Amino acid sequence: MDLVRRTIERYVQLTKEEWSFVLPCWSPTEFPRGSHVSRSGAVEKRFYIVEKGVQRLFVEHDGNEICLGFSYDHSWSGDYDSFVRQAPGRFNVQAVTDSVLIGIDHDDLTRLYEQVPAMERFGRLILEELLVGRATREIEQIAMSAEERYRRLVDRSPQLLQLVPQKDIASYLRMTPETFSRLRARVL
Amino acid sequence: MDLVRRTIERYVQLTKEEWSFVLPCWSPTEFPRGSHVSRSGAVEKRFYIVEKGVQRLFVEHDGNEICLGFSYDHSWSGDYDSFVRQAPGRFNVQAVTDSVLIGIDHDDLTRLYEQVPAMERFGRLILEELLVGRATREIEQIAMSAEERYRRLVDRSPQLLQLVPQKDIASYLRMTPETFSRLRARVL
DNA sequence: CGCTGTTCTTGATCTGGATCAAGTGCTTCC
DNA sequence: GGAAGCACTTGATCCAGATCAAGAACAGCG
Repeated sequence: MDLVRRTIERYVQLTKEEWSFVLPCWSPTEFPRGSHVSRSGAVEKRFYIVEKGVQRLFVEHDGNEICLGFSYDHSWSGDYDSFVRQAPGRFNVQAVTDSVLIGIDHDDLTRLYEQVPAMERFGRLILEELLVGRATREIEQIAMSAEERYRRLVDRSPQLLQLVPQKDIASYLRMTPETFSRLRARVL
Repeated sequence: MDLVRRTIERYVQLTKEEWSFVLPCWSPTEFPRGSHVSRSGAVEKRFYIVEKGVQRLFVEHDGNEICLGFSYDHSWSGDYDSFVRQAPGRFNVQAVTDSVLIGIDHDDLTRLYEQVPAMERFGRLILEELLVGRATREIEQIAMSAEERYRRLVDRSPQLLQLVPQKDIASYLRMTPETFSRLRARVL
């Protein structure tokens, strides 16, 4: 619960009474390694803060899985696209390591938006952050070579390379595992 | 001004008094064909609704321009990434045809967020829409072939093909103008 | 008008990364 | 502990799309 409080406080300040509305809406769920947090085709009912573990976001295509990103640390997790639309999702989220996620129900969040004006702002600020993140990723995808993107990943999140299979990293960098393997051999 | 009112009403209802705060913050600007709405490196001060014209969003890379999207009709225009961060932008927005954009200053919008709670919600809802749009584009980029993406573009926005140079469309579809030309000849 | 620069087309090559294939560990779990 | 199944590496081909090149159509403008 402390994590929820600290996370929300990064964006807005709430009164004691407001906290008493907000905090009870959040609760932890365990996702063992390999289990799905969100499955494409299903409507995402909850949205999560990562307490522990790494999750990968991917889409299926021709029987391949293409990885769009990872969640870990105390960042956000879940299929926000489906959560916002409350329509069947197009993404999958899967626990890559044993994970604990602290989630809130869509209905509860909607109610909080009504009850607590500061939460409406919280929602806006998170979305701004998510959007800026996407823009950054889009730029990187275009303006950096595979090798640069690899170096940057090593640089920013070295722990990922230990925790996540190389084929997922390869997919995230938009190349085959073979090409990724050769790149590593070449670059060291 | 009517366009502003109708656009905002798609998201939230305001009282007469609230409108009197909100509407005066918006004002139109003309952008002749070829002029820049936003330039990478500059901080985006305004955000716009398209009253008239088509604009393209692109990044520069190695002297090439890579097109990420178009704004037209009554959609949003401007570099939202820079606008949100109030930091130097990484994108360019340029008028492809003579354009009239109705904009709001960052400072005014921030003030409205304080004064008018419904506007905070408006901000959140727009962001949700933008984020869903990005997710959709990301999926399309991955799961559809160049030809499918072309067909879909023809299908959804045939007018773009008339208004925008083919090299920009090609760039948007992530191919060279030569490849795009051959695709058109083949597909009809 | 006719000149100039740009966009679009078409053809001939080239190449980075994908695909196919085979072999080598590592886990994992009866 | 041994077998099965993954994940990873390394090598040999292959190909979609990029690049290079050159001409045609067209728009803008002095």
